[in-house]
Amino acid sequence: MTQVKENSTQNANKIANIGACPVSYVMSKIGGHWKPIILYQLMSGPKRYSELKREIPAVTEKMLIQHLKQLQADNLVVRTAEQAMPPIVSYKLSDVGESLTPVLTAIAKWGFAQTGR
Amino acid sequence: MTQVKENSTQNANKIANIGACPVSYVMSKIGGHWKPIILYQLMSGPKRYSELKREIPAVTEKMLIQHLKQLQADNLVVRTAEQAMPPIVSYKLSDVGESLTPVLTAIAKWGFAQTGR
DNA sequence: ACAAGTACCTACCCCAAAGTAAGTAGCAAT
DNA sequence: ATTGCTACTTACTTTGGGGTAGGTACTTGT
Repeated sequence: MTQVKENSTQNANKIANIGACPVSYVMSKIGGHWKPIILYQLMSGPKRYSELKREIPAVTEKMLIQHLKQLQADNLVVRTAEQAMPPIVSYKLSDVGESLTPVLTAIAKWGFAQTGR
Repeated sequence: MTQVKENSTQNANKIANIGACPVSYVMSKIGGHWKPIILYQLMSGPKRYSELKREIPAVTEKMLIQHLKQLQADNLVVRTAEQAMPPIVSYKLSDVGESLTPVLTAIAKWGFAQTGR
């Protein structure tokens, strides 16, 4: 899963800021390239893994799963697997994830305003 | 200023998403480590370079200036220099930068809620 | 028998972002 | 004279996020 090293100056700086700045904390949870995009997609309801892939064509499978796992670990999304064949795995926002909605819509709204729709 | 290369697969992917996803666009403007922190600091009013340094101890001078320049280039902050000795350079949010306030406060609010104040 | 679809996992590599550390110019105070 | 303050600049190194490309297990359709 491409482990994150704990001991490094770069991480130390991040962690220091996460404590001090609320914005840093949020960025550590939903920052990066793909996380906000995935969350934005999940805002419109639960989605299967393959659906997410289809709706975010540019993402590689590695990135998708990697970030879905991180989002799970951070309790922002919930994974539900039905053991069937073919397997049906769906992801949806957790309650905490749902609470991000105003944040993401505020971001999206500003984005639309700047790009002219 | 550590130039950004235009031609690369990574950038191509980013640019593709910026067009498609409003959230990606916003992340390209205010994403990364330091930009949101800097903007959050400037929300409380204009600040001198040295004040920003003091209020964000973990940032290196290189990072501070680099991001301040990018924020200027993106019309999010305005730089004002009084030629005096010692020089007085202050940075403040532009009108567009001010329009980010609801976004940043939404982020900060969520951050506070998650970390328990 | 084999291709196709599901939901992953893994090893390897690249490069841009971030860190480190030093230097610059101009002036003012000790 | 040298230290210190301001607001930067520059060269070099590191790191980790992301890309590429393969493999897995299990089943259904042809």
